[in-house]
Amino acid sequence: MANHLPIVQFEEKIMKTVEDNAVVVIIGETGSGKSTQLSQMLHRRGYTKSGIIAVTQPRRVAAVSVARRVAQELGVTLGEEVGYAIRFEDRTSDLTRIKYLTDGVLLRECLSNPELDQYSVIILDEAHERSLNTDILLGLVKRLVKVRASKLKVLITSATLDGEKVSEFFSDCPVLNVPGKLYPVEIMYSEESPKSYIESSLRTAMDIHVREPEGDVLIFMTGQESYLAIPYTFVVNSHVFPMTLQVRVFSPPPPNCRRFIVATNIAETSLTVDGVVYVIDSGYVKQRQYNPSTGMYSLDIVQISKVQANQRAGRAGRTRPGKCYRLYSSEAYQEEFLDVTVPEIQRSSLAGSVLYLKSLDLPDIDILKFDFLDPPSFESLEDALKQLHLIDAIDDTGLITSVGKTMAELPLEPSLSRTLMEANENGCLSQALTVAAMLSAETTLLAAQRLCQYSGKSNEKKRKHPPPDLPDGSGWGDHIQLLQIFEQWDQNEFDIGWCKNNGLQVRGMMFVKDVRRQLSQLMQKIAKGSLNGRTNERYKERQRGYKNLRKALCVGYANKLAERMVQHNGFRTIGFKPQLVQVHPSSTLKTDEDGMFPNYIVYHELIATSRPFMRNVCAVEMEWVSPILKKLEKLNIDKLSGGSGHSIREENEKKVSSLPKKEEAVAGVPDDSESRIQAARDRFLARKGKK
DNA sequence: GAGCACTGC
Repeated sequence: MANHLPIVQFEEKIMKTVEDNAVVVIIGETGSGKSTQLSQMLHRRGYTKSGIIAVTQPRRVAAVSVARRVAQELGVTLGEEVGYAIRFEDRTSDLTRIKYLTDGVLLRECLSNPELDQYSVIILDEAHERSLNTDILLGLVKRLVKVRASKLKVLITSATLDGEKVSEFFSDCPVLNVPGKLYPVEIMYSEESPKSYIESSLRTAMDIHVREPEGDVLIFMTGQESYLAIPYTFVVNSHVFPMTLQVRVFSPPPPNCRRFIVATNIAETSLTVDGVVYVIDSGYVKQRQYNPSTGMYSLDIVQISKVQANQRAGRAGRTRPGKCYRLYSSEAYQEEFLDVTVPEIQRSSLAGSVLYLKSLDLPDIDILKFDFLDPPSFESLEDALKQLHLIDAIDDTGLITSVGKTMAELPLEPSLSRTLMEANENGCLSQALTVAAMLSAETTLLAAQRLCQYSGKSNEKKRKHPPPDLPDGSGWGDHIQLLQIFEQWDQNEFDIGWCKNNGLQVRGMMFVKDVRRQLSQLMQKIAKGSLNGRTNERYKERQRGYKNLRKALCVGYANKLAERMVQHNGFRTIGFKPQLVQVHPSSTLKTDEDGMFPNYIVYHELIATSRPFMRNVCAVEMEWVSPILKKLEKLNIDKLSGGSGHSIREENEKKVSSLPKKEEAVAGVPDDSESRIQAARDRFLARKGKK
């Protein structure tokens, strides 16, 4: 059955270690079998008698496919003893003893059951990927181990370098290594960094094609521009695929044909292509990062980490020995590359996560003292608190409000959940639900349309942004347009053909429907009006509805407000270090007869691409903005963070005169969080001093 | 007047 998997030989040792320790870190490389076997071993040893074994995965597909596999190996029906739970789909039952789930679902479960006491074992799989959710779970689980004493076992599985660090986080818990089942991969470095990565990877690909025996070539690049730049048929007897053409990539190649697959980091984790023997690694990745002082995201091309480089190389050794051509020098790898990828928690806006943690209402957890494996910057936490206060989720002392409590239960970013709450008061909840659902899927909605634009660019006139038959938001902006699009789809009885005709991705629109249904269910018990999403027939009624909706959006997006500059159409952001930003050209927001945009707008996102842009904007009125400006004037960040500035200084002084208080160690997990928090504070204070 | 990598509740 699964006896060929390397991990099976380590069963005795792993089980003994788990028996003796509350937390164990297991380092297992690709192909070790950890995802499918650990749960079964624990099941055999009786750990499912006192509770369920939970195994988290960062991705939905992984949760489903691993669960299916385990059910098969145990010879049981999926959904009975072995099941899975992902968003929109819970295939578990009263019989379920082994449950695979996404890390996001487990986090949501904490809301109704903070101690997760239905579980006897929690396995956080793929922890090295350091997804935002896994990082939060790591902190929560560390606490749970203390609270639930010896009744809970925790396994953290990780690949490659950072196992020691996770062990340190869990007070030097044991680390077990399980070998993977990879074939050796020979690493070749370039002598120097190339001037053009596209050109250099082409040349390398050519060399491989001419000199090396059969085997497909996987090329890691940063984005779409490289797909377009690489000519499709640059050598005979070969095929070049962008990874997006999944159907062709996954069907077997024609005989005597070498495939060249150009991919982004999607091929690092999510997709595996059989037959790859050669990897070409540009050494770069496109990464989204958040700047808490400006509230702006940027998409930057950055050097990958050593972990990522090794992950990429590993893709060459899955079926037989392979080769990896790195388009950078070994010195660069050794000296410039970071050991591990900067975790998501240090690259994202934390408003949602902070609200979530506050809503758990754990007696011993203060958000600024929360024990993260890698703490986010103080600035980032303060930014989150400020934003949450502006949208009434926390009061001026940082305590969660009743509005905030309800917001946290919605699977939405805080601006949108606040909009729903306000819309419920305004009598436009149904419309707000639609907008929130549309924005949740926004990036996947218009993709088809954009591709159309690309391909038609050379020979026909460029198409105007909204194709003629899509609504235009009545001039109020993109939120209203998204609402109108969904309403039209509804009027067309959710016809798939209608989506296609209007350049909307069917899968994206189906996702919107799912999200909307889920949100409606969650809001049902507090909803004050009908949620059926139908359009009001009468023009006047519709306009009044839009006004109420815009008003609700203004309350929800009080943390994302911009003011137009006098005499031109640039905007200044409010509430952050002021930035000059533009309405994104794809926006449907209309100008007045003088060509001017409204004086105030809210935006869904600030993103710096070629220039700083506001994406998805909505016009709001001055009278709605005034109270927000007043609130901003009164904002006191020290008070919000529980008087952090003062109290931290005081606590620091106290510590000089008395020994640090050690909490009692339970279940072999002594507490080292104080020193880690101390270090974060020191960094914070040092920065403050410099200013 | 531009076009964005990948996930997830």
